[in-house]
Amino acid sequence: MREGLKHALVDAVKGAVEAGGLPPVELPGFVVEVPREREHGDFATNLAMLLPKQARMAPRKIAEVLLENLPRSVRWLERVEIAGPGFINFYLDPRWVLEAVPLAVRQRSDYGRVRLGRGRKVQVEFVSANPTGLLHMGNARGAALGDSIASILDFAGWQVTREYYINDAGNQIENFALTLEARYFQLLGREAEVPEGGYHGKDIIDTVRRFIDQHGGGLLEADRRTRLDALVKFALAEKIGAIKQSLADFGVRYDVWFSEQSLHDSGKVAEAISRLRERGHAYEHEGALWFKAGAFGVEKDEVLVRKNGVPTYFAADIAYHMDKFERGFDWVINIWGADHHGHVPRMKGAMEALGYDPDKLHVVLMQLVRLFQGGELVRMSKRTGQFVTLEELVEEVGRDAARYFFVLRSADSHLEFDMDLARKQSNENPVYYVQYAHARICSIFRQLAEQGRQLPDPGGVNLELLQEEAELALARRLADFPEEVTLAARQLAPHRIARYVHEVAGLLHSFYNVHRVITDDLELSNARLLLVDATRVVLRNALGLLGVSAPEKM
RNA sequence: GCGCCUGUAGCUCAGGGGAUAGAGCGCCGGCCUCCGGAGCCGGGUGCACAGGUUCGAUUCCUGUCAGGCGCACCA
Repeated sequence: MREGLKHALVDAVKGAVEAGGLPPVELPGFVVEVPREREHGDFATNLAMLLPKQARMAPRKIAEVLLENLPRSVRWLERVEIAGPGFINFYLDPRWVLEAVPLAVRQRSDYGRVRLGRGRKVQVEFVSANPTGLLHMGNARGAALGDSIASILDFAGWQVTREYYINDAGNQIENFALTLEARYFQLLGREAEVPEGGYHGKDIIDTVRRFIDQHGGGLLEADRRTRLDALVKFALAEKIGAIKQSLADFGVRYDVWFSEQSLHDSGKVAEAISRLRERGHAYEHEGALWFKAGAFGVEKDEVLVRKNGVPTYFAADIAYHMDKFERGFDWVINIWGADHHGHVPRMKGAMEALGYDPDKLHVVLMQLVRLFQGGELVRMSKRTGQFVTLEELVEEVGRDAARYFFVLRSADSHLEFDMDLARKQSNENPVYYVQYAHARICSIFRQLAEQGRQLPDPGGVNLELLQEEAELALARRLADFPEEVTLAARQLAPHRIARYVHEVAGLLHSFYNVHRVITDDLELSNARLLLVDATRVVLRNALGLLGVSAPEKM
């Protein structure tokens, strides 16, 4: 509808220019929006107010000319008014919103799908936490955000790959190995201390205990490298398995688990480095190899290969992103914690240096999570091993509440996670409000079945019987769903969907409290049944995009 | 010091060059002989501060102040 009006306005400008009512003008970036006030119509545009300079005419006069040239073909248009400083307000036949109802009912799980992506390939990489420990609240937010963004893009017509980058190489793995060894010694009665830069999580002790259970203490006297490698191999497999399981329990499934080590093994890292060299973007200095990041607007150059010959994490990450582009993604999205923001310009610079379009790499920076429990801030630190894990989170508050909570805020917000609130199974917890709306509708249909009646066929229902304020307001928002999906996809903003679905639930509740669905009036009942069925479809589809279930009973 | 993010209602957060700035929670009143009261209806205070651009700024720009996060041959 909105698009239709926009096109009509563009035609009106063209028509006006051709007819001589307006001098030739360049089309400004105008908007067609739903006015805050109902009296201002169903839609309004600021178009006329953007043209006075070019046209050398008063905005209200321009609006008049535009209206004279508005195509007659616009559907449902009842009347148009010029208001205020030059707004053009469109008033529609209220029945136009009812078109969405049978559409949603027919399309079911496909209602809301749009073709924005046109089948192009996008990769969303998220979480990618070090496999040296458990997932914490920050990772949980990344998981909820990344998975929802991926789902929304899929729904918006992209071909989506969800990917997890496993940092199974480099320094932190060596520190991990040394930590494992220390615990190994300790458990077997030998003096040892977790080294500087090591990991203090209790889970690591458990891992080593399991290793000993399965393999005994035979490595005590083994060659050190052999011992470290054996411990790391065992622990990595276990940790990665645990991470996969936690994420699966959180409703997140990946298409690809990509190993950093594989980039070293396959020579990709070396290849990326030599490509940068060939293109003249790398130089040696003080025994190390540097990337000329400064040439790409970055403050400082960056080390690719250390003096000791070992490539940095940055070098491996360049190789990883090079690989992403080689795999043919039209768009590469990374969800990163805000603490990595300094890495963004470097990475984009490196892609440009390799000859890729840096604009195809989009990094969503997610602000950190502050956890509150019992009214107090809980400090989280992986190093000291003090944090709430994703596993505990799901156990404590449940998957649905946790996911809804994370996705309710924009990535930019410094999210404050109130454990006590999320845990509450009461009306204070917003997730139940939405789920309850869905369960309520399902209950209506159970009621219907008990009476031996059934859902009418959309074609045989007279929707024009829906004339109540609450009915039309609800239908109206249902009609917006495809556009909400489009906006959420464009902005990579799941919180838009979270707020939208909450609003739809609110409209359903309001309607439900004032009107009965199942009555003796068969015609009206059928119309309302169709309306609530369409609502059920939207609630379920929207919740699905957020990874939240739509229960039939609560 | 430099860079990024954020300052909107008591609290947690949306919004956004336009016509009267929203939601949830909390607080105070109402509403079930009726499809689920985890619901509905009503009640109110707010765009950190100072300049600038604009017909119009809470929104864009600059500066100030405050909070968070970065600024490694760590990842």
